[in-house]
Amino acid sequence: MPDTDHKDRLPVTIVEVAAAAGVSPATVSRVMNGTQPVSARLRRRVERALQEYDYQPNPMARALKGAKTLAIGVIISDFANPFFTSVVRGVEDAALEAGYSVILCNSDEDPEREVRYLELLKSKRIDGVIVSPTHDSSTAAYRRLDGIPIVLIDRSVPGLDADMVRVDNIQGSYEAISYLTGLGHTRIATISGPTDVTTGIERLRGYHNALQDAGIEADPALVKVGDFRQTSGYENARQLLDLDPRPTALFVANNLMMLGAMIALTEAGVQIPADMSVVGFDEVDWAQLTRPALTVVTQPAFEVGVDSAEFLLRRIAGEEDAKKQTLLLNPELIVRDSTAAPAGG
Amino acid sequence: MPDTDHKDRLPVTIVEVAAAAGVSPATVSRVMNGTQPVSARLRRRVERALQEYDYQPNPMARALKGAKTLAIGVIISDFANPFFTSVVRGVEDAALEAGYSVILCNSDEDPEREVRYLELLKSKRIDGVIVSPTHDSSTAAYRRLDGIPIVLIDRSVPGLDADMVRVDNIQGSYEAISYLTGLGHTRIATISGPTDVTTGIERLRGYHNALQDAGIEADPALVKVGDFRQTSGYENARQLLDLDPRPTALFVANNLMMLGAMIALTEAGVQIPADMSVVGFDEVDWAQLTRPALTVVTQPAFEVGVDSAEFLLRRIAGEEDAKKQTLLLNPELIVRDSTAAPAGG
DNA sequence: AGCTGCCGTGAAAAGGATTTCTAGCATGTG
DNA sequence: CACATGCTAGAAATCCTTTTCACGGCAGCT
Repeated sequence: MPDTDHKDRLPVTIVEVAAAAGVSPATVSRVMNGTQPVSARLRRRVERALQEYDYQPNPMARALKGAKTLAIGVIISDFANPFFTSVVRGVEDAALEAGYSVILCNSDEDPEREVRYLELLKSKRIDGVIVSPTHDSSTAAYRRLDGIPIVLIDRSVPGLDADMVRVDNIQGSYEAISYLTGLGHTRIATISGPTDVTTGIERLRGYHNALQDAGIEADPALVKVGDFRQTSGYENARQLLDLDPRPTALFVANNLMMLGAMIALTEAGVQIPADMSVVGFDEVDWAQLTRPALTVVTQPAFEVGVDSAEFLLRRIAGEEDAKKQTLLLNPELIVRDSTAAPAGG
Repeated sequence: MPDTDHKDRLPVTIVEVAAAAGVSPATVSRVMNGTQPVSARLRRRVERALQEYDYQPNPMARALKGAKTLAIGVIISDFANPFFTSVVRGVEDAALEAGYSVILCNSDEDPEREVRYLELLKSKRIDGVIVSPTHDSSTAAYRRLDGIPIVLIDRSVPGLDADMVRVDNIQGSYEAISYLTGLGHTRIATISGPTDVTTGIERLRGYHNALQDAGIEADPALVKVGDFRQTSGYENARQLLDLDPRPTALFVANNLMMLGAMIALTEAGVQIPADMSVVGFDEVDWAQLTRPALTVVTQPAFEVGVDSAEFLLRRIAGEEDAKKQTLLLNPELIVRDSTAAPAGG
């Protein structure tokens, strides 16, 4: 019983296990992977040897033969954004369920880093990738992935034909603005996202569509273009507060800018919703902390993650040639207490 | 000029490149890696062939030979916690700087998932790992990593001798409580972390130490044991509010529980700091949003990340045998407006 | 001029698992 | 009873790169 052989730190190979069991490496491989039947007698011997040596196959050698690695990669564009946190949770849930592991990368809105991580994941031979593209992703890097299945989330990459899971942003902001016009607001300001990413464009379009449908003429002075970051929310909110007359309602196009805007409003002593109604896009964990609680459009972030993972796994499983699809999920307006009819209304 | 050969989707191998250049694979390898001198004439031929075929060496085959992968893994125990977000940012900064890529994994406080990801990272042949252990990490999984360098952050793993970067939690909570006693508080409540993780234990110890040094007898009724999650903060805060007499100050041992506690206090209409002073552990992004702004103990999260990455890279570079070290960073008390002398004081 | 030594190069082995090919044996069928 | 069929298991090929080994040629040294 060489149970104390654990001194030799050299990794055990399949050949040694085979030798110990008195069989060929092929037989060991077959026992482990069940690719071919092995007689009960030999199987027992092999299994004992496997256990005794605590054998772990070398994944490199395995991958070299082209086997699946049972891992998928996720590249997100903003690690600190709770929206993506939820998405990742969803991806992990679905992937782990299916026996896949998840490798995360953070591009931090940097196209160069995105490319780098695409290469890295490819080199790790992951079976598929879920990416939330940066504002300026290059299609070239994606093409380089050759056969590896891709699912895009949240944003599309112009010129790239790929599967996608995303939220109907137009619909989301349309509902938010419609709710405000329904309350009687006409001077509705917005802090929108950058106009070179689809989420920014669409949320702004929903704003315009809703105003138009309500018969309200859009006032360019009420539209501020932010960059989805906190400071941009803060600064744009301050500019909006300087307007005369002030807008009676504010729609902020993402969570981080919302935080900045709320700080600005709090500093300025604005009473919500008496002085101004406020609606955000994205749920935020501190939504219930503000006084009053924030009305927001929530994205089904977790579901986006789950769906994109399942989408990807299906592709990996074989439906590679099927036509590329887009899954469109609906956001939901959650009315809390930060919205009311305008004072003068 | 077969520039249009990009039809064949089969990956190009070094053999084909060698054939095209009219040399042996060995020569191609030598040109690429500069491991041995190659005559200018052949080098030119090889380089041309490399470019023409856009050859990318197969990383699996490379790794099989034992080369460095230039990637490090990071396993964090709570992906949604902004503290870890900052840590990861720091790690990425330092690693990318040094030419290393970062692979993220989220154990979500689940020891099983932690083990799984340790195995995964090992199988991907990463050059080193940074881990924030879960509350119940098994040392066995760490030993299985064999030679791969590890740096632990935030928490230690009992029984494992490894490098560590962490924050002086005792010191942090000691300062917070001392500040409160200095203001004249004597009935200081705390919502602490779980008593089976080092961060929880230490932050509670700092609380007790500070009370003792201030000559205040600890009241067990004022000590609530939470689990570092939001709901636990909420519920424990409500229980503390039911006490009669109420504590005049509250120290919450992490950011997520702080959010829960603040929601409870807000709901109960507690005036801060008039009715109760509040101090948190960890900076939170909404700290400036609360009215008044929160006094907190901040951890140098970004720095923890940078330091642990540099630590790890040094180990990877070769100082493997050096004695294991622990780097202890100091937290900082940031006094804002949520703390004041007690009403009756 | 002859011998040693170095340099550039190709052939071949190594690295570890999977898979195809092949052989042997036992069973089933005509 | 002979031949075909099926199953198990080993030998060997394969995946792709790196590295060692071996060899031929050229230059330098005595």
